[in-house]
Amino acid sequence: MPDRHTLEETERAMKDHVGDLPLDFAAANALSNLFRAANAVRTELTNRVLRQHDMTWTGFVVLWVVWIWDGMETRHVAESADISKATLTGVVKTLEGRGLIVREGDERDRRLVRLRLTDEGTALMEQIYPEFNAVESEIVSQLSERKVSTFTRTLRDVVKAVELQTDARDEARDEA
Amino acid sequence: MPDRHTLEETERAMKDHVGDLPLDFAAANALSNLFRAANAVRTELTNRVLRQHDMTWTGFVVLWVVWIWDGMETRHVAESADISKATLTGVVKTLEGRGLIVREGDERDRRLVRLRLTDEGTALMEQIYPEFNAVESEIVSQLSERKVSTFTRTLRDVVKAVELQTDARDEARDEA
DNA sequence: AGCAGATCGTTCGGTAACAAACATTTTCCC
DNA sequence: GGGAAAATGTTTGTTACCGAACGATCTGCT
Repeated sequence: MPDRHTLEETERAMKDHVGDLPLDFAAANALSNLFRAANAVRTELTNRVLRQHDMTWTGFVVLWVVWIWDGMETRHVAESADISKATLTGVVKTLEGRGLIVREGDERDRRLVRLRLTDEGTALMEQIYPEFNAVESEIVSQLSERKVSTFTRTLRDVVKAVELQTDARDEARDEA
Repeated sequence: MPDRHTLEETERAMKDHVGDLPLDFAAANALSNLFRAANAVRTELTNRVLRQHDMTWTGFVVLWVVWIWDGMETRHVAESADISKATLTGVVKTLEGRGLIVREGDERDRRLVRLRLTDEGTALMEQIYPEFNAVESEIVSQLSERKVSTFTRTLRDVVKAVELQTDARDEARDEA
């Protein structure tokens, strides 16, 4: 077992293990690269930008969402940040402890909690986000403009493809 | 602040917050879709395949790597699974507790720890992986074959773009 | 031979992540 | 108007996740 493995070696090794079953290597390869790319970008942005401000990835994303949409309700923030509401509760607690965000009850519907940035939180985002976007830009600049738009469109197609499956499953469940 | 926001609304809201600074919206949009897609796929595979076997995403990935490359050293497993070695230690502990994997010292170099699947672990992978790959295949099948290969190539380009930055940074550090 | 430096996996401390169960509040429907 | 059902955010319990510091081991150099 060598240190690094080529795609071909991996495919052969896989075939040895699954036997005769037909596998979709192209799909496996595409999605494994999807995760690899997402991880690489996330790590790079964390190390290069967020770390200096002692900020985690999720903390930053939540802060960003609330920065853009001031006073947003928590369930929408969770959805926008692509995390569960349970996770959001914890993250907000951390950010609140650092004086970057505040929770605010809604008068009309007392189940709701709205989030706002403090002045400190706003100042932080005004400083961090341009840095963050500059690194995003640097990374993407390695691709041609044309490739970027195709890439973005395909990524959206992937999200849609998953939603299609999820919806079909939900409907099937509702039958029962 | 409406419930859902179009891309245009978000861009306008961002401009209101960053003022005159020039932002790279295309880059921000591409990368935000990258994370969205990765999350969606990961959640779908977890819910549809792994959950039934009481298996976490990372646990599965580690198991998969060790299944394919039997006896691999932990640092290489961590690298292949795209997690830190500290995380791997914890995950292996969990998998070991469930009797799916074993740790094995290396005779020659006693710092090393090699990982192997138990019979139970192997049996589990032989069952899960085909299911896993079938769902991967379903998701990707929404895209044309041509799109998939372009997509895969671009994802690799993104990984390379990040590595380029990382390497440049490392070299700059070595100067000092 | 012997010791400075590198390498390897683990531990530690702190944060993130989610499902499920929960209390509170609102809505729906008769 | 009143009770069932739905919606909202929090708590609980478990696992994942990483950087930094650590002890053990190996390598290279002289």
